[in-house]
Amino acid sequence: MDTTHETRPKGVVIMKNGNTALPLPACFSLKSTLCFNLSPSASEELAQIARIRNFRAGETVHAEAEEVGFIGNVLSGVLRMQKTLHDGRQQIVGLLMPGFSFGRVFSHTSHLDIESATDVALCCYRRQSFEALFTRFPEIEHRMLESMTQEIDAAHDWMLMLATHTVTERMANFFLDLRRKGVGADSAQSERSLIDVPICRKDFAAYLGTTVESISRSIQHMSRRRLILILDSRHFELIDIDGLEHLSNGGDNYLEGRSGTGISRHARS
Amino acid sequence: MDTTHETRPKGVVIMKNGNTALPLPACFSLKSTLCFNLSPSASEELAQIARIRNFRAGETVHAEAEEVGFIGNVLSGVLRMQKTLHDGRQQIVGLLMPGFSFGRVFSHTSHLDIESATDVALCCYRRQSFEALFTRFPEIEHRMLESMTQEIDAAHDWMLMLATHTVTERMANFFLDLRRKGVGADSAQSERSLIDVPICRKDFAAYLGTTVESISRSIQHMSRRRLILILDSRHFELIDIDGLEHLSNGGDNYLEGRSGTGISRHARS
DNA sequence: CGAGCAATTGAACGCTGTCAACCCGAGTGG
DNA sequence: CCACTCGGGTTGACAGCGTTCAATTGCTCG
Repeated sequence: MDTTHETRPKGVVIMKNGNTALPLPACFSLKSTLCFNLSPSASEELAQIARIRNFRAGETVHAEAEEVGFIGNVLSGVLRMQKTLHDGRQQIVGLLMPGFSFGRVFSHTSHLDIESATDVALCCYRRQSFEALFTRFPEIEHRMLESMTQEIDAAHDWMLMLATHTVTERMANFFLDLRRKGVGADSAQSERSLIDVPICRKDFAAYLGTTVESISRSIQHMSRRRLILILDSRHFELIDIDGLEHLSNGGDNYLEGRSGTGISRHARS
Repeated sequence: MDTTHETRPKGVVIMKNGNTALPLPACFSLKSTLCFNLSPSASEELAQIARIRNFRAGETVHAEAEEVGFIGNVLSGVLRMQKTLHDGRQQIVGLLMPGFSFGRVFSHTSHLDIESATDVALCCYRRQSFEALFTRFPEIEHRMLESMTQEIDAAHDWMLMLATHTVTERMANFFLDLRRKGVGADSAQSERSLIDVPICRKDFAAYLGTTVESISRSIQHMSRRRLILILDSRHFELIDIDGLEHLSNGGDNYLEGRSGTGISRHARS
């Protein structure tokens, strides 16, 4: 595990605990599931063991089958969780946006790679130190449970997309996801529905479970249908949110109305 | 929530706690992640709040978007976790075999249906009672974390299969899974690799993310290739485990050796 | 015996994976 | 400044897996 720039977090948020002010790392102000809005005492203890770690794009944050050494929160940038097949193919099983956390507790070796898709800043806790807080601060363990619950739900949702939707439909869903929780979603971008795909075409394809060629074609298709506007290869404007929503939900065939000619995969009355 | 046959569990396993013998429900003897091999005191408390519930095939154990009321362990039979689309299509995101548990803690409403695929016996704990034990018995909450970790890993694994493998490959993987942890896997069946698909073709298709027609064709295909023997529509004998293993791992094209002509989806050197 | 459901089989079409060529910008070096 | 290379991305042609539609079989049940 490479230690690229491990630093004590500089206090960003000042929180009143009785009459003492204690500095908290920036992740405590994100609506992260792990450390947002914990009790003052728990926040303080967590801040004690927090370390900021920076990675450049393309680095390995955690290798497959390696013992998980720490819990991490994404402060900025995007991580990709991926699995690699014997023949070298890679599948991305999840993207970690700012505010999301990763890592396993109780010495479980995870079977997935975590790599930085962009330059990334993380707020990390060593696993043992983190677990040690569970007994005194059950709320932290509860947060962990909630975080994992979210991860399970997200996995199930994406599983559904992979199994029942076409590439274009999955892409529509992904774009809408990016609009909601993507990098810079809380900036002025979201007003005009400008999205910034934080990954290259290869990763894009690995996430959607398809190929770069199909990605290209789907983008062109959505552009021709006036659903999106192509700014450049990584930036788009969503100009028909309803249409995209509709597309991501079930394709072209509604339950009632708008007799589309498109087909959705293995529909059966 | 229908209360079909809720009973106090009859003691099956007798455990020595000091000099008192306490009866535990049967699930405590399964290698379940939740209640197997807990400390005697924790086991005793858990047994206090355990209730056995029985469902017939096809009943709804937990409806989508409904507040989760209890934690459950599968004692016998099979549950299917499924999600339903607007147009009525269903996707099975997981099968719960004996020894596996389900349910959410901390008042999280799960977005999936849980229905019994066969007649089922469950060992259930009311959510509030279960959570109340966390403070006094952290080991129970830890088990919960481990169980959820397993669920996440399983979801990621299946996601990988859906995204990168053909229907036949997914089926090979599913058959091997059934051999390992399927119903009756610890009986004499496993010696001869007889497997018992506990779900109908429709569910089979919904699990593999395909159609009943493709299921049929894939089964016939595997039979012609001498990988399996068709006993009847739900019972098969795996006669070439290595071949199935190979098929489920990456399809017909190895990295080296055995120059197969088959193609696997979006392989790229 | 007919209705109804589960499952299989056949045929045709289409989404998409594969292969190949091309475009383009960045970096490099003469 | 230009030629070259290289990687990322796009476009086109083609084939194949798998969905869809349709027909058939076998079985259960009333």
